[in-house]
Amino acid sequence: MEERVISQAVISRLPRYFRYLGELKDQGVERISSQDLSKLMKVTASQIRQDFNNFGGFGQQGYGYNVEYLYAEIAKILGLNQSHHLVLIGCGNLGQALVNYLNFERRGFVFCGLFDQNPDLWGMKIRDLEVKPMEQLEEFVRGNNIDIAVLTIPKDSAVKVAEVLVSAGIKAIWNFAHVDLNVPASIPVENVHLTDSVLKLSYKLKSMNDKDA
Amino acid sequence: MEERVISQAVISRLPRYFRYLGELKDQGVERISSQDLSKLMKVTASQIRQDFNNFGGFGQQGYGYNVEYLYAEIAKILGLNQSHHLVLIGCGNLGQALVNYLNFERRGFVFCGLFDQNPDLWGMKIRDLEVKPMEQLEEFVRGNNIDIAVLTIPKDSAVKVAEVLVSAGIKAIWNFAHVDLNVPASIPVENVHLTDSVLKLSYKLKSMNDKDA
DNA sequence: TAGATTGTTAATCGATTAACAATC
DNA sequence: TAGATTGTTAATCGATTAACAATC
Repeated sequence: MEERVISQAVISRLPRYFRYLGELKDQGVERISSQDLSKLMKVTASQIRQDFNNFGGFGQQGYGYNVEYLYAEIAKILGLNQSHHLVLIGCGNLGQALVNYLNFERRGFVFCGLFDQNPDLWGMKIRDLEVKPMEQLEEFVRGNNIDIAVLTIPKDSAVKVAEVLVSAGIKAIWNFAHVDLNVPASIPVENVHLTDSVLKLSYKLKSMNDKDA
Repeated sequence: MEERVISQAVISRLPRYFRYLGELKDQGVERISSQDLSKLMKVTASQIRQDFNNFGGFGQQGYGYNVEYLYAEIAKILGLNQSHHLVLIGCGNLGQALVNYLNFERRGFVFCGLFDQNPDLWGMKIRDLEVKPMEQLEEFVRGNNIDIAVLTIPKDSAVKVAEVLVSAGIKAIWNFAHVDLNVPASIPVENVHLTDSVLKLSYKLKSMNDKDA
């Protein structure tokens, strides 16, 4: 309904709010003030209130926020009120790890098809799904209402595969390949660049050492 | 030498610069201007020059930047001129994927010890390293000059294990557990929260659909 | 009602972009 | 030298924090 554009910074904080509220809910906490949540999460209460108010007022003056309600609202904001169909492309160690990670399914992210280039893997089963040849990917995406493609293949093939996915009508890409994909702006891409992550850590480690010295 | 504090935003961009410069180097490109690099990377030339100048002047007026030199300088900034010793804690699918990913070793991130709670895995070999019981972790970290601990264990045990690591003198933590660790500010933590990542993607996917509707 | 705490506006802070003098 | 492009200062933009009136 609202056409407001939410900043990237806010979006990045949503999953963390969601996680903390889920934990509070599991602990049976009924309500929480922005101030208490701010202590817990180590961010300012001001930021919390600003963030939530991007999506409308979820709180009540003098009371705070109802944990269960706020949790449910954030779930809706994140699109978790509907399930998503995924395909995995690249069934190596990392790909298998993702398929076997049950928490995704718990949130409604369901793997429907697994694909690999390597004939040795064809027919192999990961959690009841058979690995299929890459040649069948395009048709599968077209025919099975797939939302998200998970790219866990080497960078050399990733760009080409992404193009295939786009032409097959994929709606979003979760990219673990260490390369920037070139897809239309209407198709969101979320990158997980593990190498970048460890390099950042290396930088921080080094600058800590420099301080000490 | 410089005591300047570099902003988080700049640090986050360094690995991406490093990746692009590496590719240019491999392609045999000798020099590049901030403008050409900006087109390639889809950021402003201004930002590129500002970013590099946080660390000193690497370019030359009228010429641009020497690719090989700049690449080497960024490697140094990232701390890649020295190798790092890692331990893996949690030898499930994801942990195995990381150990088997050869590019880390190529950059000097060397796994030296693998640990797991599960007795069934003890003695199992991943790339010539034997999985050891968790009980041996603390002593191993103390005795083997370990820099970075990689946490690929469920969130319930992660906080406690992190405390053990801290008392054993770990220098940095690469955390894949879906929980915020509580360690001293002097020990950098880099989080890879895959669930957060897929939720962000879900949000973007949803807001795309809203736009279309 | 009085106290608490939100929603929201205003102030501050920081990051990005623009502009241009310095200089290769 | 003239042209190109950096390094750096100034201007703009956006995000965070502070403050407080609204209100439960």
